[in-house]
Amino acid sequence: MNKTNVEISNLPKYCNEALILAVLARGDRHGYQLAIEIEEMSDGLFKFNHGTLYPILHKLEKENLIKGLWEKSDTQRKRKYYSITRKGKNYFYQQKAELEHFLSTFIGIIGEKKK
Amino acid sequence: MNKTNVEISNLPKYCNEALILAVLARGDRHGYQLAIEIEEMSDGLFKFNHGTLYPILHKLEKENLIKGLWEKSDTQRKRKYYSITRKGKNYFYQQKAELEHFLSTFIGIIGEKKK
DNA sequence: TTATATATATTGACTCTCGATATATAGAGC
DNA sequence: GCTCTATATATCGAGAGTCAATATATATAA
Repeated sequence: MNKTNVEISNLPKYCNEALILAVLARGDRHGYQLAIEIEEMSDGLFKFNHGTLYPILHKLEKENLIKGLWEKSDTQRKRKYYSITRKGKNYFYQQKAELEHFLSTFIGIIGEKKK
Repeated sequence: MNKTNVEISNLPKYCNEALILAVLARGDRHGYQLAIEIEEMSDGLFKFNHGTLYPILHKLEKENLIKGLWEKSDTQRKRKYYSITRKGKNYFYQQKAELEHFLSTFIGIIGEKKK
């Protein structure tokens, strides 16, 4: 296991990636669906702008962490369904562990009572 | 209590501010000391660059969340000691609550098992 | 006297999010 | 058949903030 590479400046980036990968780990989704689902799961707390979402999906796909497949059934508009790859799962589990360690350390410091 | 304003892009900013204010809530510190202390408390996880730390201190001071006082004893080099203000404490407690809600929601989503 | 640790500060490069904008189609209502 | 809205993907420029490098200065140790 690598050493942590979660730096505070990368926090939003890793959080966004983790949210996307976590949902894709549960099953295939297309972009728009991901955004809606994450917003619902978080009670409106995490809203993805399109200008944030799609670049991340393209980047993750370029790195082979997810794989996109255009689906064009006769009745529906074409959508690009993403599925998480084996590499993506490994990446996600590692990032998740690092983020949890990072965030619990953070909460520990700001939550600490005066001595 | 205001509605949350913690957006994912502001996460590092609010985390950095919260770390600084949390330590100052325990007692006065000067900048360099803050950086060292936070690094030690986090086991080396949170390292403040000077180019990050000082602009934040100046901003917090300008907003009257902290107050800086130059100290120049005869034997020591001059240091600027910061103390948290009443306004700063209120700000910190609110940010802390928002961050904890934000992060626990996040951990909840990425940690959720498949149904 | 030199080197190192302490201490504050600024600058430019870089990255990423955000909001705006663009394009296109399915379905609903008239 | 037409218009409007929701769905769906995509890109661009502005803005904010971190990071690494650099600058300055002094106390202390070798």
